[in-house]
Amino acid sequence: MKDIPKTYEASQYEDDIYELWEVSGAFTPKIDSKKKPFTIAMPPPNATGTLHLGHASMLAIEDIMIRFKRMQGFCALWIPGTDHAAIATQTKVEQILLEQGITRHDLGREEFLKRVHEFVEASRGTIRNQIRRMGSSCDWSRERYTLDEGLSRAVAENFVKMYRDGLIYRGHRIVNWCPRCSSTLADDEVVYKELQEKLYYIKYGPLSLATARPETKFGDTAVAVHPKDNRYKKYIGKKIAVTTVLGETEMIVVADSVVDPKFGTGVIKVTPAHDATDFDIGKRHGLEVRQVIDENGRMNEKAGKYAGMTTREARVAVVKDMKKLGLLIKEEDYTHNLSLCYRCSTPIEPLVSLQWFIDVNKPILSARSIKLKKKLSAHGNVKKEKLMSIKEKSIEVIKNGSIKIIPDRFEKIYFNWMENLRDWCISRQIWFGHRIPVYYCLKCMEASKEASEKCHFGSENLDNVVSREPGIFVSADRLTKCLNCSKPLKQDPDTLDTWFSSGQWTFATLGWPEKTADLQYFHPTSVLETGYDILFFWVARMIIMTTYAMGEVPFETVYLHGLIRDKEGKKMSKSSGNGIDPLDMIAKYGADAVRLSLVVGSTPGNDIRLYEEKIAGCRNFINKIWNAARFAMGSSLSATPENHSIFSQSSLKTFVQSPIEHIEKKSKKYFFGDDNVSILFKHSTFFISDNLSLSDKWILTRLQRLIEKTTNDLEAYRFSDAGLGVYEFTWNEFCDWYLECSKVQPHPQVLQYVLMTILKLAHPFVPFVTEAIWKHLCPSKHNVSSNAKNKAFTDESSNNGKSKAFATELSNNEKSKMFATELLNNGKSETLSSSHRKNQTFESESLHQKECFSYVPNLLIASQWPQYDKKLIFTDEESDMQVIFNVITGIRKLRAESHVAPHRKIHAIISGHKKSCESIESQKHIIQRMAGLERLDVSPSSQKISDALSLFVGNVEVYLPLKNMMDFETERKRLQEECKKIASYIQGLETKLLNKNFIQRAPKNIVEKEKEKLETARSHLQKIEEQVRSFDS
RNA sequence: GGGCGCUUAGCUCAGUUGGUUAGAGCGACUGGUUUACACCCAGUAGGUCCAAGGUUCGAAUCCUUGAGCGCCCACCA
Repeated sequence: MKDIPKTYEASQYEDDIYELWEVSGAFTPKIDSKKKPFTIAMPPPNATGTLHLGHASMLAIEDIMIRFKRMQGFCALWIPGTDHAAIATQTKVEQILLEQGITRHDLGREEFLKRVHEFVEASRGTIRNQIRRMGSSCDWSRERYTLDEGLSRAVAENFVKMYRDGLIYRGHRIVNWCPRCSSTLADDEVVYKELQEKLYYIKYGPLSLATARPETKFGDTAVAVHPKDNRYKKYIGKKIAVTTVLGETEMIVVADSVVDPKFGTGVIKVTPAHDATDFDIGKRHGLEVRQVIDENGRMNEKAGKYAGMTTREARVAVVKDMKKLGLLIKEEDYTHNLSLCYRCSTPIEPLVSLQWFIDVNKPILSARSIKLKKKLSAHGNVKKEKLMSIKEKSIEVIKNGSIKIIPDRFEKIYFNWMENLRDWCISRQIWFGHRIPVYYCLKCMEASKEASEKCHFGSENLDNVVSREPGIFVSADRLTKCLNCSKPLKQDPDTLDTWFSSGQWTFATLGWPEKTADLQYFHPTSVLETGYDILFFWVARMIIMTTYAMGEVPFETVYLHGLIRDKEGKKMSKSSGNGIDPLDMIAKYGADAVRLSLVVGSTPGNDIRLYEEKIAGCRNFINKIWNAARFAMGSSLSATPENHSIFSQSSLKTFVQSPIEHIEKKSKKYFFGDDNVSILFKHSTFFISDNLSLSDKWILTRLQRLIEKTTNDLEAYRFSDAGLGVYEFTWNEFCDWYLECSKVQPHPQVLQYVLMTILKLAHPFVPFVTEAIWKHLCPSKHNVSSNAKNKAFTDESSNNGKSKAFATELSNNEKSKMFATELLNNGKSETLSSSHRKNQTFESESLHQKECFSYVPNLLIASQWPQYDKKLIFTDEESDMQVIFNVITGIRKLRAESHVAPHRKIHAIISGHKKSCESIESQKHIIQRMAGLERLDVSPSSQKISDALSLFVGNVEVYLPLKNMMDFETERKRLQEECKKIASYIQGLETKLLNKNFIQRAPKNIVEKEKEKLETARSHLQKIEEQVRSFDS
């Protein structure tokens, strides 16, 4: 046992333990109708991404929840996956191509997509392995990818469904156009940047107006003023003659209340084709939409001689020409927000184009209301249910509590966003993604235009094909020929917004549109855990898509974590060089330390600051547990270690008694956990009947309280509190006090029980180290791992470090070889790795068939969460022990203050109430050892010892006769200081208690408490004063 | 312009529904290495809880106002 290394080297255990978990089948829950499901759909990282701290924090928190629920006996499922991240990925590949001087258009759609897919395949393994390294206990057998076959099917089906319900339409709208990406962007994909620019005051016939974009004036089709602006009332509805750089023209003046009379001259030019506000004005007044900028951000032929220039160039030219013609009145500096593409920071060009939209305001019959209606009509009770739009529905599910957002302040933010939501543009002009399942027959479309006859397709719904407009077919199945004229069809070239597909993540990953057992059992998911920065991007879209498609909520609780910042509170980024790479940290401190550092000190919705010292601190804690366990396992607790070492064969035998097997067979409940300890506790009064010392009862009581607190905290999503609680208990109570006590007064069974319970409580937070220790405590016979790996685990306790190191090296080598091959081949030929992976899947699947947990070989991951046990609460002993600790601390303090050499053994005399003296007497050896006493006399009768240091703890008096080495003056001063402090404290209490209002209005128990406080303080004071007087005599 | 969050020890943060002589970790200082652990142990110092009002017997905690910092939404032609 002594061969267990002194420090826990995380890197030597983590990979092997992870593999053991994975192969054991513990990650893969089997549907069990007797158990409650607990499901989390992992927010899918980008398939081409690498792990950053945001992911790390998400994985840590979700894994805590999953492990906790799994141990509690839930059927806990955590579905991992990756996102194709359409624009991000396409941009990345385009950049790589650009380095070779190729554009996507050079390659053509098909070839380009091939390259993208190759790129994704090659890099997808990276993020997968990084997720593993965090210790994430997710079910890899159910892993999904937003672009895999099943999800693509779901996306297409849902599109068709929405189109059939009239929610999806095609129309000309003004959109945010990124000239570089050549694509539309959703409103929230636009970012704003403050910029210094010029505001130009220009002449517009009889009027003058201010504009920042003079180059768009060729697209002007009106001038607008505020309807109540008296200055311009006479022009409203009239046409005015305007001189422009391209000659004379006429312009109508309209009145619209969006115009701010205070800004500029109170007159604006209306350019419906190139400004969202103007587009709306144009719509209200039936203005012409005249496009003058093309999709590449250049002026088109309508701009006359400026055609072909970029908008920037045109602006300069136009201003110059206006000056010449005397049309420019003045220029003003001003700052405004320029809209930019959130991906490439290119300025956005608002353009009008033909796009697909989701109507968010159209009332629909949701699946649920349809079901409800059927039910009601069956009862002859047809009541018209209010039809809700998807927007209203999405608001309702939060309002009625079907979904709870933590912290709840985000609910308000959500409402605000949802209420202002405009129709959602879902088409993107990029190639990578889910292609829109719409097929056009150009001939029929053309024909219908010419004939302008009523479309004979009507709204006929063919088998899985919907057609509402001539020549347009919407279908989830690939169509090639027109159903009307049999001419070849052309599929819409656009793809869908990536959030359209990720909005379906919770149910599509479980098999929708098939009615799979998984879908029925695991959906709605329990918790969605993600960063608050994607509340709108993703969370809101999931609510929209799921309430619509499924008629149920996607999740019951949304837990939002904060963003990770550096010590100064700055955002971490590659450019500012303040980023911490979680993988570096894992290599240096271990995954457990990284996980813990991300959880401790974090509260939902608030950003947390992370820095290396914090991670190091967490690593120290992990090492502390390791050593506590090492002590418990290996220390010779008495002269004959074999008898007392709690994990020696003999004691284990007595500990693990035969009833266990019996219980296991008899009660199915226990198949989940293999842990003998809690079973024993449930079914015997083992400890209680045994001789428990005061410290045993104390630690057992404290432990019960910890179990209760940790469970409550975890259930209330207070992860930081839960983690800190375990941290503090382990370090400050178990290690600092109980382990020290057990050096004097060993009780192996209690020690083991407490240690094992700590391991369980800590496991969700620091799974690796706890599992590694558990392996030592409950060595397994049915290890499913390969021999080499097995060796790495079991040998370390039995032999010297060398053989262990060798074994680990072996397994690491084996693995690194495989990963190296994978990396070298860059995913092209993945014979080795994929066959390896397949074997694993096969193994775990075969385990999955059986009662998976009965196969889990004594793994902590599958053990049962500790139960709070009232029988193990000893209130009196808890406070008695506390007095003893106070005595020890007090003596230590006196020694330190009086500079008593640490080695010097001293004498102490304790007196006080009979009961206290009894318990002190019983713990005499502990006090002696921990306070460094040579001799300790305890007597109930109070005795004055004048030439001694004194200490008063509750009703206990402690004297340290140090005649020859104490400085009476110093001691007198110390005591007098103490008196002053207490006196002022007493005074405070007295005024409080003399206050009639307090006595009358405060609750009785509070008043009682205050009275008690006063009493003890008074007796304290009295005793100290006596002691001071004794110096004088 | 609208909204939200934060402000507690030198630093990073806890402080649940008002009742503690306001806590922890790191850092600092003093000492130690005692049959687990220097990734350790024992002890010390350090706070007008951002400010000003208010509610209350009682406020770090609730209300109002203000200041500083940070964030989100809308968007100015």
